[in-house]
Amino acid sequence: MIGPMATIAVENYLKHVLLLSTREPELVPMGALAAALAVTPGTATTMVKALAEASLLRHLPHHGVSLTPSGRRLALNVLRKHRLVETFLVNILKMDWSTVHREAERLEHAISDEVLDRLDELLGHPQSDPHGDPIPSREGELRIQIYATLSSCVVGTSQRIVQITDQSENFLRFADQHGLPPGAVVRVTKRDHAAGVLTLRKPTGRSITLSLNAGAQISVELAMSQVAS
Amino acid sequence: MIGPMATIAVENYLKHVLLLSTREPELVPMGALAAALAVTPGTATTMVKALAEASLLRHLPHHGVSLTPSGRRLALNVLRKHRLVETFLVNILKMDWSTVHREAERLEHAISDEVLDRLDELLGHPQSDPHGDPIPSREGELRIQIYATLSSCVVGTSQRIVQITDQSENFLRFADQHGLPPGAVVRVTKRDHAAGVLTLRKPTGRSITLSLNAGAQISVELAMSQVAS
DNA sequence: AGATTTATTTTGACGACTCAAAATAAGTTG
DNA sequence: CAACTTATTTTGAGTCGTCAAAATAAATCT
Repeated sequence: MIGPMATIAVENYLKHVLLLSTREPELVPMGALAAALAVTPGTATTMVKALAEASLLRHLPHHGVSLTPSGRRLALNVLRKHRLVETFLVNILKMDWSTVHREAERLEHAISDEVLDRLDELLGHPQSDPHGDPIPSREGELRIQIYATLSSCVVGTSQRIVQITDQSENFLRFADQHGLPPGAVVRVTKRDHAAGVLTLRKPTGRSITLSLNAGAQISVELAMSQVAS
Repeated sequence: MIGPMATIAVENYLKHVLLLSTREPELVPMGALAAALAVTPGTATTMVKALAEASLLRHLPHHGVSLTPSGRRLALNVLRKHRLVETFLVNILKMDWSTVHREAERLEHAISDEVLDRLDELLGHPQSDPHGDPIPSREGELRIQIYATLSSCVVGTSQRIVQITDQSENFLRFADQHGLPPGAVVRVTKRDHAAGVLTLRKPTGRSITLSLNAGAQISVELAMSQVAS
């Protein structure tokens, strides 16, 4: 019931299953998948059954889905396209890193593997995209690291932002406007769990206060050497 | 029956009507359109009626179709995307100019106007694509020139290739392998209408013989100054 | 003009993807 | 554990773009 060549919808289903199963171990619940795809639950069920039929997904009815090896291979290829395209749009076309997601969402289904390779070369085989997300290798390896976040890291130490987890247009614009792209170095100066806020200071001396929830969306690692924002 | 945002199919129909109506004056016949889109005549009729309903096309039943102003605007935008993408693939990604058509066929529907503008800038606002076809301007102007061809130009004079009309994979590869891309300078040394062949000589001294039919697919203009191939 | 060929349109059907709403299973709570 | 809430699956229907084949109009040719 599903042909040999992947349609845009198929690629999107697989990509989102991959995305949702990186953190949560295995079994992506239907609800989460449907929400990620902006589709009603019933639609997701129908589609998932077809994808399971085509051995791209495993479907445990009433419990969730996981990728088969071939599904995973396909999903990683799409994700690689997405992230390399994003990198291209920011690095070469100088587009705003907070707008770029939507563009890549369409382009990831239109570029061939050949173009993908050349793009990768042109960009110098980057390891991560402008949001700090790792780019799957040509061979389908995706190094996932568990990072601390602004809400969980040690107070007082210099931290380098490596990843913005919430990639909604709004949040990315917020991060952009406050000078918090991946690569920026900050220090959490105060964290108040009762009030639910934390304060951080940039090397420039500027202070920013944000909620713990927001802070949890920004991954960091210990900054060994200072790097200008 | 057709929404406000153009689907891939809609864009393709309009683009091909535009392409087919540049040479032939007005009224594109259904058969030609269906063939260009690799679709059965019945399908083309159905789709054309919907596009006429949406005021993107004018449909004179049993006679043919032509673009309305808004249809033309849309078609030109798609064509601009197609040709700028082709230029990008050849000039920046260094892809083979004879392979690039197929890639652009998918990308033209995936890139936004914003990306289009940046691409145009990156490429230095080129006037024509790697095959020599003119790139419509941002404002929707498409300068069409009538060129002589290798089959019709004056024998003995230096001519610069400006355009390959037949863009099938095969013919482009042929042109490529014989060193006949747009820009190359050649001289027709002999033309034999009885035998249906012509002979041309490159500045390097190399001679090539091809059919008059093939020659009619290669547009040329008088070469004022010699340019290395 | 009448008959035949050729181009176009209709008709009925299908595949991929989607929704809304009813049915059902799983999980939770008193 | 029985009642209730929440998540998932079914069912019936719709859209978009397509095809094959029958019906019809236009063009061509004696």
